[in-house]
Amino acid sequence: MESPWPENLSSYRRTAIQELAQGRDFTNQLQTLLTKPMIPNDLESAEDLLMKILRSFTETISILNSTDASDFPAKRSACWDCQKSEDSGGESSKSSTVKDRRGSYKRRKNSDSFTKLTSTLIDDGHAWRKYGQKTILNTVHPRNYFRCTHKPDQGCQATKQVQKTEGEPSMYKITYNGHHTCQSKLKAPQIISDSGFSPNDSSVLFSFQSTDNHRHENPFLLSFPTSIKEESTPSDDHTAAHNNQSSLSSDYFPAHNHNNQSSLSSDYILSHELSTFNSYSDVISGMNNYTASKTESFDMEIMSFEDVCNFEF
DNA sequence: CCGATTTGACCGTC
DNA sequence: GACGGTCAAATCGG
Repeated sequence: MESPWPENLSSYRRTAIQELAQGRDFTNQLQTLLTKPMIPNDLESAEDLLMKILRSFTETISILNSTDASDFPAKRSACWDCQKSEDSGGESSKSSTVKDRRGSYKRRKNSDSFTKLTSTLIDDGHAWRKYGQKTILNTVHPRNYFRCTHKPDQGCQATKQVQKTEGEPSMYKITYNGHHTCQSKLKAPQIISDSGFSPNDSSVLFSFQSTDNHRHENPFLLSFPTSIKEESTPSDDHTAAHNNQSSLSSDYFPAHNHNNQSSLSSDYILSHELSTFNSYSDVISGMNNYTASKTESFDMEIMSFEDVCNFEF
């Protein structure tokens, strides 16, 4: 619908702006750090800042994805109990045995999701709880289903699916759905490795997806400087690690109805700015080998932050 | 004892 | 009817 934005939209965007402003500050700090000779402690600080920046991207994009797709929390059932009552209570004709509630769900056709292909399992600080495992047709490894630990107490709707890919044994396809609305205390994102410190191996492939009618993936590659943490490493068929990661946007253009093609919508411009961040992601994450030219690119990234922060929402 | 995981059942979507 | 996402009882484990 072309109806005006809901009343609470502005607060969502305000949150997005705050996230971006925070990311800009972190980037400034990182730039300062990188423009002077580094001491060992600086590397830790830089990695910490990097993770904060990446988290800023992730949260912002998640927020904007959910709003731009005109798929507001109320609609995407921010209230889990509401959804349940809708689903099962709406047509209460069926017998009300406990068993009847099992499996009653709605597929998230309208929720935005993104897929990440990674060789390492990364803990982003969010607490995940496994709620299912399923053998998928024509795949060797089962798919594992996780939801946010805070779903019962805070109604957080974030879920993810983890599936080990065939062929390369160390690649995992992780699909995220929804974004965290919980107030969980975040740990620093950490890469989980079962093979020790190997910065160059930890390549991560992201692709964002709007699951309306268009299904397109826009992958880009980035490699992480790493701080390795050992955590319940998944066995072959049990990718049950609490893993996740801050992520950056690719072109994320919500595939909702674009009726006005004549002028660039604010959403389009904003999306473009966000996609611009992608081109800097490798610069950020490649800071282990940072060079003067790379620190120059930080200026551009900060400019991009400025553009979005000053954007008229 | 309590929270997390496992796993078969259930059911919406294709 | 097959597939895949979710539920929830049973089980595990700290």
